[in-house]
Order: sequence, then structure tokens, then C-alpha cells
Amino acid sequence: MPSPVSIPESVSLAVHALVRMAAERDSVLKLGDLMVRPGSMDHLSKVMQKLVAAGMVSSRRGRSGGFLLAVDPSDIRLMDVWIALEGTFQSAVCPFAGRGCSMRECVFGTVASDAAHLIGDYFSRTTVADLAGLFMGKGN
Amino acid sequence: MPSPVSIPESVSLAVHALVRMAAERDSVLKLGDLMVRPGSMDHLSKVMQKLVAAGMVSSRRGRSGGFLLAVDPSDIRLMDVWIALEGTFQSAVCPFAGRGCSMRECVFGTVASDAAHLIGDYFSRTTVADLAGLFMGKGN
DNA sequence: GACATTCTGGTAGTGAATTACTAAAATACT
DNA sequence: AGTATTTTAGTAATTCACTACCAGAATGTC
Repeated sequence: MPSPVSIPESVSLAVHALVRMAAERDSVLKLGDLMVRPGSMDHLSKVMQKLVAAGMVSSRRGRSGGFLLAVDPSDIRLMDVWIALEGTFQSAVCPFAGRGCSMRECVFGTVASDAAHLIGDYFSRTTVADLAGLFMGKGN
Repeated sequence: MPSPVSIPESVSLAVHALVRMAAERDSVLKLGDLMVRPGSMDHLSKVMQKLVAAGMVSSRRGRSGGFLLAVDPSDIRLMDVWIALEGTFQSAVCPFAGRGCSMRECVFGTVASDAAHLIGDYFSRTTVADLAGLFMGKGN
């Protein structure tokens, strides 16, 4: 992890897939269609199962099967996606707070926490529908 | 990783140790003194070795051995610490940029990147000496 | 010189996220 | 009915940061 800010791959896959589904709401998209990166299909498969379990997406098996948004994309906040996949969304704090950290304004109590709030607020405010407007097309 | 912002444990340990050393520049501090969290000493041991290798800290073995800042704390930027331990400091981007992401302003190209810059700028600007002023005391 | 202390360095174990593989269940087409 | 397609689900392999353990080297004390 060479960067202090990282969205888990699972969340990235989920958001990209959901945005794609929102942009093509009428069609049933299969895993292969939703795969943003070559080689990510196995992981995406697991991710989609969680989105189905969370009720955001419905799935159909078989020949012309695939995935479909189960609710309106403006009702899916990015925060919901994060929680569905990761369980919780925690803001960053000093890992030693209360257990030995002796700084009045610890780095991890200020900057890291500011950055986490920046992302947290955005994730709470933004829905899949908002992002779908930024979508450019099929991609391949 | 339930938070999108996380400073690696190794960097946290290093920063806390360096600040402590800056606050007590005259004394030689041993691993046990620098341990912020119970149980972190093994990891801290490896971390200190890297700080020594990076030339920020000098060490002495034996009975009254321990660690000592090798340079002025105002010459140690947090960014240097990060690089010494992690190798590189990368700003966050969409993991699929150029490999399938089809959003004009992808979440990971905007918000996550803003947050990473927030931290990156702070880490480039702040030195161990700056933080030493926030130090409250021995801690135990 | 013997001994306790402290860093050094290697190696192995653990847990979580990701990757990979496979058989099974559902569905559509012929 | 049979077959190809697609999701489902379980399990194993991989990777990486972190944890744990241990013998060895250096240094001060008696």
C-alpha cells in the first residue's frame, strides 16, 4: 500500500459495475460486461453476490441471464456500497489513541481524519445516479 | 481495512518514535521506551532498523544502548519517513484508469486523489520537529 | 572474564484481501 | 430431452503487512 488513501478493490469493482448498470438500465448485463479490468472477473463474481444479497441488484441465471439494478440508482449511496462490502465505514484515527499516543494533536487525529471525512462525506452524499451522468459509454 | 485512509502501522510506529526521540534529544531511548502500544515491540524493532539504515537514527547496542536521532528533527519530513519505510509515496488514482474505467471524472480520480494530496502535502510540509512541540510527556 | 542488557537479523506464523479453480444449479434455445 | 450459457457457492492458493520467536553480536557492569 504505497498510498495513504485506498479504496478496496471490491468497492471499486462494485461502484464501477453499478454505474455501468445505471447507465444501461434497460439491459441485463452479465459478468463479462461488467468486468472493468482483465482478470478481475473472479473477484467481481463474489462482489456481485454481495450486492445481490444487499438487495441493490437482482440476478438471473442461465442463457440470457445477468445482473440488473433492483432499486433506483439515486437510492444507492456510495456509502451503502462500502458498508455492504466491508461491513463498516470507519473514520481514521491514530491507531494508538488512548493506548500510548502522547501527542496533543496527533497526525492521525487531524490530517488523516480530515482526509477520511472528505471521503466519508462524499460517499454519503453521492449516489450511483450522480456518477452515471459521468459515464462515457461501453468502454469496449 | 474499514477506513479509506490508513497510515501503515510501520509509519505510525516510526513517527511516534521519532517524535519521542526529538522531545528527549539528550537521552538514549531503548526499544521499550519507544514502544507506543503494548505488543508492538517486535514490529518496532524492524522499523527502527530501517530508520537506522536510512540514516535518520543511530543506534548503540549493549547495556546502556538504544536509539538517538542522527540528524536534526527539523530535517526529517514525514514524507521521508514514509519513503524510508514504504519505498514510494503514491497518490491515489482509479485502479482501472486506462484499463477499462469509463468515467469522465472517476471517483478515484477526484475525491480519493484530493484526500491523498491533503495528506501528501501535509507529509511534505511537516517535520518531526513540528510534531515534537505537540508532545505531552513520557506517556508511562 | 563472566554476565546481563540491548540491538541485529533471520525465519516462521497469522490474518485479511485478492486470485484461481471447480462443480452445481438455473435458464433459454433447439 | 439435450445442450450451451450464466450465476452460485465452496474451497484452495497467493500476497502482503504484521506478529512472534530465537540465536547471535556488541557493549557496559561487576
